[in-house]
Amino acid sequence: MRSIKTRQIMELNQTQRNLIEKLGVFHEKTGMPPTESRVLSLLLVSDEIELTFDEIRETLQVSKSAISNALNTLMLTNKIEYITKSGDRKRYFRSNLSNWKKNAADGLHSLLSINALMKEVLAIRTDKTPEFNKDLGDVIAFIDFLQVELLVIFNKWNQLK
Amino acid sequence: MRSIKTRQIMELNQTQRNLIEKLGVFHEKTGMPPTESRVLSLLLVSDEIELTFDEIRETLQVSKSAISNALNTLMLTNKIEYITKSGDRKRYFRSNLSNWKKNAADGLHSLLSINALMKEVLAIRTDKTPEFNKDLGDVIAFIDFLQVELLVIFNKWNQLK
DNA sequence: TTTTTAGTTCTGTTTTAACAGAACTAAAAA
DNA sequence: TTTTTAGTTCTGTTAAAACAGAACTAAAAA
Repeated sequence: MRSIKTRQIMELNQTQRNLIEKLGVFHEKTGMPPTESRVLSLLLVSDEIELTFDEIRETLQVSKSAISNALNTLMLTNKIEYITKSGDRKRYFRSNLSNWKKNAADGLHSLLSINALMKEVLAIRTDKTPEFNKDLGDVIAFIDFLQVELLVIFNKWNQLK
Repeated sequence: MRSIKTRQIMELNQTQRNLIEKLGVFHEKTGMPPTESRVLSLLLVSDEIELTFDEIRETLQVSKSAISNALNTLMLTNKIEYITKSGDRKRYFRSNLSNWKKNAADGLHSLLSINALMKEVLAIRTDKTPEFNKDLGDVIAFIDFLQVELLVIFNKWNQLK
C-alpha cells in the first residue's frame, strides 16, 4: 500500500467564499452554468491551487455528476488542466492560468466573428435604404479595424514580455 | 379619421430568413433569449427598417407578450429605438445602428470589468503560491494594458471618421 | 483473483427560462 | 361619451437546463 496523505478538509474563509460567489455570478452572466462557474472560481481563490475531484466536491457541496461534467467541460474549453503525482491515483485539477491570454484572444475572436454575418446581411440588403446600409457598413468597417488593431496590441504585449 | 395606410404583410425571402436564424443563434450564444435575438436580427435584415409591433409579431409568429418583453429589454439595452409618425398611434421600431459602436464599447468594458475581481483575488491570496500569484498578476496586467490600448484604438477610429 | 478507488454515465427530479393567451390599461379616435 | 387601438401585465403551460443519486466502469492495489 502506498502512503497517500489524505489532506485535511479544505477550509475557506468568508472572504474567499464571497469572492467565489462574486466571480461565479460574473461567469454565469457570460453564459457559464453555475457549478462550472463555482469550480473555476474555487481554483482561482483556494490557497491550495491543486485540488482533487473529491476536495472540490466536498468544498462546493455538489454531486459527483455535476462536478464530473463541470470539470470535463472546463478542460475541453482549456480553462483548467490536471496533473498527476506518481503513485497517486487521483488527478489534481488546477486553473490553467498560463493559457488565459490565449483564452482571452479566443474570446475576443469569437466576439468579432459576428462580422462575417454582418457582411452577409449587407450583401443582401435592399438598395432602397442607403443611409441604413451606410451605417451598417460603418459598423462592419469598425469591427474589421478593431480586429487588426487587436492583433497589433497582442503582438505589442508579447514583445513587452 | 386619419388615413393610415395599412402596409402589406411583410415578406421575407428564404435568404433573409436564414440570416435571421443564423444571427439569432449567434446572439443566443451570448446569452440573449430567443425571441429577443430574432427581433433584433429581423430589424437588421428586413427591407423595411422601421417595423410596428404587429408587423414584427406577425412576421416572427410569436405572442404579443413575448414581443412586448423583447422590445422593451432591447430598448433598455439601447439596441433598438422607436420613432412615431404624426397622426399615427403606432410606434415604429428600428435598429439603433448608430449606437452600436457605443454598445460595443460598453460590451468590451463589462468584459474587462472582471479585472476588479481578479485584483480582489490577488489581494487575498496566500503568499505560499508565488508562481501562481505571479501568473495571476500577469493576467491582471494584461487586461489593464488591454483596457488602455482599447481606449487608444477607439480614439484613433473616431479621428479617422 | 478480489477489492478498492476515482471518476463516469444514466435516470429521474427540481428549477428556471421562455412563451402563449387572455385580461387589462391608457390614450386617441369616433 | 363609447369605442377602438396599441401595447402591457398577469397567470398558467411548456420546454430546457442543471442537478442529485445511484449504478456502473476501468484501472490499480491488495
